[in-house]
Amino acid sequence: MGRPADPGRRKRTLARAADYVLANGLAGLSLRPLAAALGTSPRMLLYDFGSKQELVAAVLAEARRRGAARVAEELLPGTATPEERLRGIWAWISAPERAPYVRLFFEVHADAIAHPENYGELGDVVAEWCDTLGVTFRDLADGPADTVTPTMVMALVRGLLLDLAVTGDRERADRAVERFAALLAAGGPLTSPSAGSGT
Amino acid sequence: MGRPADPGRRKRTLARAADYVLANGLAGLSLRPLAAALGTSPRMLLYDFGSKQELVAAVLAEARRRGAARVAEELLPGTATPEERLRGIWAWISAPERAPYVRLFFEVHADAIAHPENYGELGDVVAEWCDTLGVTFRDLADGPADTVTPTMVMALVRGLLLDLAVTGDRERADRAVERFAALLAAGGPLTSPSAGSGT
DNA sequence: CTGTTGCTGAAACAGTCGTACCATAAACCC
DNA sequence: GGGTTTATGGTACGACTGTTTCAGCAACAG
Repeated sequence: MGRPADPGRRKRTLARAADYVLANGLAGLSLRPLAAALGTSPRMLLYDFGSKQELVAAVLAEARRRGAARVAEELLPGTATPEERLRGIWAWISAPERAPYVRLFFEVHADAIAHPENYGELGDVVAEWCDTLGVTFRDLADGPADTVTPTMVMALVRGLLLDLAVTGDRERADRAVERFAALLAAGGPLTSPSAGSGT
Repeated sequence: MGRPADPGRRKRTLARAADYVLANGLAGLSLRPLAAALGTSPRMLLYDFGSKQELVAAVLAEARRRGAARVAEELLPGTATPEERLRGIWAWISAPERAPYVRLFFEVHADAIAHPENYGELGDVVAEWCDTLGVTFRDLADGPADTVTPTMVMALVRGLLLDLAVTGDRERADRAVERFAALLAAGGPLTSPSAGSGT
């Protein structure tokens, strides 16, 4: 046997690469500037990750891992009213600390729309979020298998996140959440929701 | 005087370039493939547009022009109920023919979030849409200067468009619109909306 | 010491990018 | 014909891309 391997190096590089991508975006990502910022070389990046594509995949997985960890903790307790939970979700996801993740989220999804062939998994990710929010908003839903309510809530949150990210107008966004919460409170017990192709 | 100028050429090229970008996306846009697809040369593209950046700006302006024209016609008549108008907007914007514009919309906004320095105007665009929808949903709004209601409606629509574009699950998206319309109908006359720092 | 394995820097490869330069053809006026 | 302006084509430049190749150093075992 020769020199012992160092599996921690790849993990350390991945963490710093994720930081770099979260800060600088995915669009113009290039190996040489990335390596320079990380204090390593393109040679080592390919040595550790095989190719740029695999590196990007690893970075995205890492970013999702970081985000998902907190999501599970912070918004699972479902004791308050739905409006309170909505406010909690919004306050958490719209906080400035989350902005890099939000930016990356939109960047990835926009690219996935333009080139779906490279992203086989993203549809499943949406489904997962539906499940998570479905549990969170169970008392607003039609039943345990209702995906429409979480879809609507998630759509409003994501649409507002896009608005906030583009315009930076936090007050208007906050007030829109507040108005939506008021709507939820008013129409909460679901006054005959199915008006079209029912079920 | 020499040979007469042909101002139509630039316009023709621009129209076809917009088609190309709407079909192929902005991300990997490159002069040589674009010129080849248009039956011209990179030389002429720079001759007509000065630089790639100006070409892209012209293409985006053209795409926005095309979209805005129809928007003004189709959803201005505001005689029906707010829910009917919402359904009309959704049916129009989520139609498959609009998909290329929606894709481009998200691509541009994602890039604008990552590199705001190149897009000084996008915030204004959002403001314009707020005005347009503000008129459309006047009877839902607090007053003529209310931007919160259009912000909320637009956020839901855009969030659902993103969901639809990524997952392709039209039925779930349609039903989410329907549920939101039901919420609007139930809480329509604005039952004391301002619960926080309301004005 | 040699041997073996893991790591890493330097350089080069083939390719694409936006763009600039140079020449020339095309269409007009005189 | 020349003079002048517009419209092209061809080509090359410098910079960048992801990746590969070659070499050599580092750390261990025997």
